[in-house]
Amino acid sequence: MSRRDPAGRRRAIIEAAVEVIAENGIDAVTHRRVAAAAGVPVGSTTYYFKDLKDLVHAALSHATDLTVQGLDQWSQALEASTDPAATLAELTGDYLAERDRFRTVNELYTAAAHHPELRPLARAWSDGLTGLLIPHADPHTARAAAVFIDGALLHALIHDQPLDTTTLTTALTALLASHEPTPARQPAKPDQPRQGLGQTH
Amino acid sequence: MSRRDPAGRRRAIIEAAVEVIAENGIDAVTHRRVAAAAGVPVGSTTYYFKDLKDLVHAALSHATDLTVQGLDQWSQALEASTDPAATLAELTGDYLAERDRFRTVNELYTAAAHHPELRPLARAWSDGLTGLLIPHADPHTARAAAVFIDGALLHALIHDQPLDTTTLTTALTALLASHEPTPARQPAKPDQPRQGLGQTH
Amino acid sequence: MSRRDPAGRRRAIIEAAVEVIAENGIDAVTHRRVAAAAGVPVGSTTYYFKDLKDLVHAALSHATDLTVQGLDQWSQALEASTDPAATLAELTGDYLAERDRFRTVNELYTAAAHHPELRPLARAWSDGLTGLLIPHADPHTARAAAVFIDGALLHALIHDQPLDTTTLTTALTALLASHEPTPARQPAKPDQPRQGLGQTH
Amino acid sequence: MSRRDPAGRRRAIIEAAVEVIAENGIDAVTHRRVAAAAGVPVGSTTYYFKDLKDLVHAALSHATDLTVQGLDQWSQALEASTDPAATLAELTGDYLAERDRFRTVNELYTAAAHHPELRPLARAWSDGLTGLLIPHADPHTARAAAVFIDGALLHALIHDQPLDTTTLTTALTALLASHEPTPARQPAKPDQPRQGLGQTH
DNA sequence: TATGAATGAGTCTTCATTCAT
DNA sequence: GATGAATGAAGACTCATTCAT
Repeated sequence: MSRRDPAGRRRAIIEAAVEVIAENGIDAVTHRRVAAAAGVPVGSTTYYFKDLKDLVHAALSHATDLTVQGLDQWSQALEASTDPAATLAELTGDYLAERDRFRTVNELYTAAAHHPELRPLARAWSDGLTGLLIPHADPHTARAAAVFIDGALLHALIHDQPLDTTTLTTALTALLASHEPTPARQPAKPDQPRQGLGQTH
Repeated sequence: MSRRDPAGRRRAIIEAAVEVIAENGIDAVTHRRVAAAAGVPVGSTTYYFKDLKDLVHAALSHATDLTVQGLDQWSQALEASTDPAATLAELTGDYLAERDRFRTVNELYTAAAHHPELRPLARAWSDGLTGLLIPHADPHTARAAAVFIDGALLHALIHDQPLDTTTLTTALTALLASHEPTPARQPAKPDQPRQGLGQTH
Repeated sequence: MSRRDPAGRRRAIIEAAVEVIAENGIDAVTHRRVAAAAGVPVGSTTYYFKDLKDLVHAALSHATDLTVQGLDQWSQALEASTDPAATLAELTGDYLAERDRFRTVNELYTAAAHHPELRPLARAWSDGLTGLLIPHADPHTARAAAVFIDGALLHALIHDQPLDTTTLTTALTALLASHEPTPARQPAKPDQPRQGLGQTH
Repeated sequence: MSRRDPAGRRRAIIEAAVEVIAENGIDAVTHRRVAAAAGVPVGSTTYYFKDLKDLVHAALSHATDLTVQGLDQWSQALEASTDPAATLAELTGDYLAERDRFRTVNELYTAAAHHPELRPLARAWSDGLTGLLIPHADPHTARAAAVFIDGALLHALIHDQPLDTTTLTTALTALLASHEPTPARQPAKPDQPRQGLGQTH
């Protein structure tokens, strides 16, 4: 991040932008604010990114990468777990404790609502999470669990306390236990197609 | 919205602001844009609202009112239903079909993340929904269902299609059927509705 | 041009812009420079013109109006003259003595080369002049004389002295005396079509 | 334009600058744009030219050289012609068909209006042309013809079509046939070519 | 009461130029 | 010799807000 270190400087700017997004929202991202946060002159932020849009995209992309990388650990933890639902609830609880992380994810979601070009990025988290659960549930169930976790994100956003572990565990247990339609109870539809994630594409 | 009708003019401005929020996000709200959308002179927007913040707050408040008022219908429908989970899924599906409505809710959520004074407003929807479900489930379960529905909102935001009714129904059924992991303490509500899957379509 | 005089203020800005164009060229027109020349704050120049392009267009349009209005006098003088060519030469000489005027015309020509939307404006002078001469010469001859006068403009631009009256008179006399094809010498083509100004459209 | 060829690289930059001038005007010349057009790194444009002004000057100078060199052919063609006016009209027509060429000349003219140091360059074309005609007409007449041709340049700039050959021929014939209003002083050149209209097409 | 006029602050962006490597 | 990095200056434009009328 010092002089003559292009890669480092670029990264410093991106990280500063991520910080601003988490703290103040995407629309608070200005060249000046990011430059100040990164400790570089304003000119640098326009030198490394052709556009403010470009800078924001890079920042969101970086944050998404980190978040999605974190899913590897979820995957391993679930693999090793004897009670996936409880483990998932725990992981979710940890995730919701990182305000900056999930705030950034939500900013991305909101921005994606108005800017379709951000949607693939926005889907990375929710689809990644869904995919992660596939080994432990059928696709629709996995999706439902991921949706619930995103709901918990919104909940944490507007309440001072995130959802408690108990509620998370109970809900996720119930969701993961569901299958649709329940084969045992409705043997008439024994092997329904499992064509992946539905609306995900 | 015509001259000589202060109240109507004020309302026209608020509604225009809600429109702008739904379509372009909270940060796209400017006096000029709202005035243009409402078909009133720019001066009006500063005359009726001391501040832009004030105007935005009024708009979000108005939108929240409408949304919360809609919950009455949910309440009645659930009351009359023999399969609350299925009914809830159906209501949710209808809600997710109104892009402007749920987009506005999400804008409010996101703004509330950075502006605590908006949180009470933001909680109106999720708390109202939770309260609504109390007659049909224990508080934690009700909360979990409301959380799931908010998750479905995020899902709809970034996918071209909202979650399908089947997934909604399955998930909500599972959630409502769940109960706190200490069932011994709540034997008083033994017969919550558990009528199976009851697909509506 | 004082406070609270919208029309006057707008005009002051336009006139300042014309001044800047004449003195420094179209590309020297900036909000700041014009504001300084007009003695108004920068904000005013953006308040009255949505765009810098808009401001430049207004300025060029204003200058063209003035110039074209001047053609009325040319018309009357030619009408009253017993020697149109000499009179035209004299008028041209006067015109070339007004540096600001013809410089502005030339700036318009040059800008029109890159910006087609300015061409109608640019043609106003040359077409107006051509039309003016129609009573005194056939259309092609009139056009040729107008073209010559524009050439004299360029000449004046890059020489310290404009073309002397003698050269102007001689040339314009020769041009106006020409007719094409000379009916007397080529009686075979006596009444060639006179469909207006040719490429002017 | 390849590495290890300083002279070629310098020329490539100059030619790219000429291109930019012809297409977008002198004020569109920036280091970045020229570098992009030339396919060289931005640094090169500052390495080979101390200044942007320097680069522009070099480009205009280069373009003027080419244009003036082209006058040799005009000279030869006129020498060989039995009808100089018609030949001149034809040459002018060809010249006006090269948009890039005459646009560049005009850019130079316009720039020269504001930057006296460019005037010698600007005069090269018009003076060269005048000199060229001296063998075929007295100096004032030659000047008048050159002036007319520059007028035709302006005409072409703002109309979609350049002046037609007929108009050019008629006008140039008339001009070259003219002589100072004091014919008594120049009986020495009694038999300038006056072969009539001699249309080339 | 209502509104068009007015403006200073703040933002994005482009760019000439300098300089370390 | 050559060039990518770096930055401060300058310009277009938007806007919230104030205010005269």
